[in-house]
Amino acid sequence: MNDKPDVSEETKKKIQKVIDKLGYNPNGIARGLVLQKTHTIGLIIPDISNPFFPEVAKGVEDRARELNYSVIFCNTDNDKKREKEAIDLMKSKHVDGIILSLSISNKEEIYKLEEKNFDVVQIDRKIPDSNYQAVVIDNTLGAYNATSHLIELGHTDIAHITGDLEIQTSQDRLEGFKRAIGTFDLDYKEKWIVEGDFSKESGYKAMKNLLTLEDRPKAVFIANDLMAIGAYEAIFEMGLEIPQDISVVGYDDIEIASIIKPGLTTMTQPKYKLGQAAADVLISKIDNKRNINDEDIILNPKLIIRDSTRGYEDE
Amino acid sequence: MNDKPDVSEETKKKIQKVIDKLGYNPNGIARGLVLQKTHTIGLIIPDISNPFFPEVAKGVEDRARELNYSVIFCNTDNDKKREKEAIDLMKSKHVDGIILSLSISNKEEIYKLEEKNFDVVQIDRKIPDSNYQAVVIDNTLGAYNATSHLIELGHTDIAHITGDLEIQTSQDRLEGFKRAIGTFDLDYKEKWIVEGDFSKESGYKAMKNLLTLEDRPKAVFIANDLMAIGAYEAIFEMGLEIPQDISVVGYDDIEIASIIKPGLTTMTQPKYKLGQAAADVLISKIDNKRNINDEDIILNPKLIIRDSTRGYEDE
DNA sequence: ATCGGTAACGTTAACGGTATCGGTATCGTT
DNA sequence: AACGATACCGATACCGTTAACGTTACCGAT
Repeated sequence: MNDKPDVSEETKKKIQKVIDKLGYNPNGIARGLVLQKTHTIGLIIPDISNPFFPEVAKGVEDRARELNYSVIFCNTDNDKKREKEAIDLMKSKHVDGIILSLSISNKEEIYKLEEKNFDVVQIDRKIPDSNYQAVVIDNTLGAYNATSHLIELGHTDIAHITGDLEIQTSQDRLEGFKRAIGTFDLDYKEKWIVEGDFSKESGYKAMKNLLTLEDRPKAVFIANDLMAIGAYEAIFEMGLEIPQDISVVGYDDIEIASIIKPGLTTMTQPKYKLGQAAADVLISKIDNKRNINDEDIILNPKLIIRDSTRGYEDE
Repeated sequence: MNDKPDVSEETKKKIQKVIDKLGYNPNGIARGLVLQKTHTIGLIIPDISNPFFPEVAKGVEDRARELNYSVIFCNTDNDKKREKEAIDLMKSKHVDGIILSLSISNKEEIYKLEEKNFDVVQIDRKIPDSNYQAVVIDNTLGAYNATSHLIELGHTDIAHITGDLEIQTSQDRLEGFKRAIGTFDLDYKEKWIVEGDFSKESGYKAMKNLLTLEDRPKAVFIANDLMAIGAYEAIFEMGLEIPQDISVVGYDDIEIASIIKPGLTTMTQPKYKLGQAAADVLISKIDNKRNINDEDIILNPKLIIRDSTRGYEDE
């Protein structure tokens, strides 16, 4: 008997004794079958070896465990077929809900889930027009704040190295950059926006590019830290110094950012919290079907100021 | 009917049609109940946010999926209680087998599993005296090879910065270092072995320590890359150059190792392969109860030569 | 026409729990 | 002594699937 009100404390103890003696483990499968509830959630993410996701997964698992759920996980490598397979797997395993990060091109799967009335929370990426609640980090705001930091230091000549513009994240960060430039009424120079692809090499090239302009920028916001590392090399190679000659802000706060010299000012993302929040939302949806609040949850990245930024006027 | 021999192709097709039409998903739970088989394996690791494990997890998941298994995962944070809980969870979920990385102090749990005849493979760490097969990376060999690399370059004055010696890994790497020194009949100086704790700061301190000796070493093997980064700082601070004045070999091949200047020579660990091998071994054990080969699988780390090492005689 | 073999069909019993219901024993209350 | 409340006990149905078995239908070969 599972905590029913009409069982006395005494017999509970007696029963517990017998349980211990026989080493009885309840069979979760049989339970799941009759209760139509597995106390399991699915976690479908693109790639656990991408440094963004382990923390997220940890947040999900920790919170799920606290709430008495376990998690079964799948990598999809952004492959549409594998995404579908992962979802089918979750269906056949009868998980109680799914935390999902789908590639944008795979809307159908989300629609199918909606039809079946599956409990789903989207994480990190939200498929436009889907009705499922999403838990995301505000890339636009992050980029806005990163850029504002440079502006507040007195900079006016600010460049931006973007990520691969096919990817929504890059678009959002570009948008945030533009918005900050606009808000503060600064000069907007198209040639100071250079596209990279998130790789270190592309950061190097883009920076080289910027530094060979006759009117070169005095500050740069770079869409991720890896490109910023590449940019560092380009800057040093030209005999320039950070932050004396040029201020640099990155994005992601990867491990190297605090190790490299000078320490890289960057935006850190609340990855663990993202996972926690997603688990929270999903499980409260499962346990308590009325959706108290089905608005998207938007977490804010945080600026980490290190030594790669400095005011333009400072000495 | 699941691929039984006495069903004709024709009816199979007919059935498939009906399946598609009704959108039927077989209920894995009911199946698991009657077949006593869940096609699920458990993955219990200390911490997915430790950069070592995501690749391992990916290897496990990829291979498991290829072999038609899914994986349910738990972090334990090296906490004995959570390890026990994770194992109980796996039992109640009736997974077909477990890939396990336990803290050394938690032997009992392994013994309990052995009693119950559970299918288990240990990964990364092997509990001494346990009968379960393990899939591990040979730390002693790695350290031996790292040190040999320095010796083969002509170095004779070689120091070692260890990790936290409470941890088996550190002991193994120290052992490999000593063995290499012994094999090549070099001078063995106790004071050239300094204990760190795997942190960057401890690497810095230990290196400072070594560099202030009157007979300072010309090469150093450091038990992990993070400490090596700290050591770099100490070396630069003393006005010395790598590798001209001192050669450095690290261990782990973290991302920074290839980014830092000069590129750090280090040992890389076959993490993905480790996960794959563990899944392979476990699932073949499950599917085919006769243990064809129940010896431990020992994978070899690989030396990555970059720019932080050079021969002693080289100009 | 008869026979044997093969494939499809239908039924039933498990798998290991939970929920529900009726029955019974025990207690305190009036 | 009769009553109600409370706690325990036992029986039974059910969750969705597979295995096993018996039956029936159909086909080609003798």
